Amino acid sequence: MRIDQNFYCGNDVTHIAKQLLGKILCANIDGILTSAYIMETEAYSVKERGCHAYNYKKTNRTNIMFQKGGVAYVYLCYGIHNLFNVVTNIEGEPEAVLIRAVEPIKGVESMEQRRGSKGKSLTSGPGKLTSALGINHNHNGISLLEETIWIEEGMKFDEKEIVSTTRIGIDYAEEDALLPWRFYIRDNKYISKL
DNA sequence: GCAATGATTTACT
DNA sequence: GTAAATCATTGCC
Repeated sequence: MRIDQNFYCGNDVTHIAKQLLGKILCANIDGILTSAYIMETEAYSVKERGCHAYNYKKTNRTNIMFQKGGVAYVYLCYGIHNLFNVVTNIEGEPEAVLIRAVEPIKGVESMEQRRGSKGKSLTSGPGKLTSALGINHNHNGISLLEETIWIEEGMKFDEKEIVSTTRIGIDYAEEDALLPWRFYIRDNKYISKL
């Protein structure tokens, strides 16, 4: 069952980030259908420095996040890695959830082929899972209600199975780097770091 | 037009 | 654990 747009338009990005855990990320790219459970997310808000659109800074890159929730924001980092975000909140309030790790369900062989590796290194990181699912910057700005990339209802997790902690790789954000806005499923093999 | 810069990954000490 | 690689995109000149 696909998630409707109302889900993405909430004004509490951390709540949405937690809700996304256990849901199924599906992609139909290059004629190949792949799907995976979302196991790790991070929240990004306009109010903190970790976000590209911090303080409503509007550029060609962050335009996407100013849209209404329910679109994909794919950002190319370090010139190599595609990072997949889900834009949330209403138009004009840039917030997004970064998908950091997933657990493969369907199309595993295609993922292995795309990644050139297998096992837990397949999707245990934001740059890897996009590669595995076939997501690239061409998908920047597409709607999650279309037939290319979407999210379905998945597993439900108990609150106590969800771990919240500080985010990774944004040390430059100073005190905002301490916000416990990274969420993952306790004891899951596919999270990006221990 | 061009220099600066990472929401990471991978390999190495 | 730490460090270097790496290159498309961004933002400023």
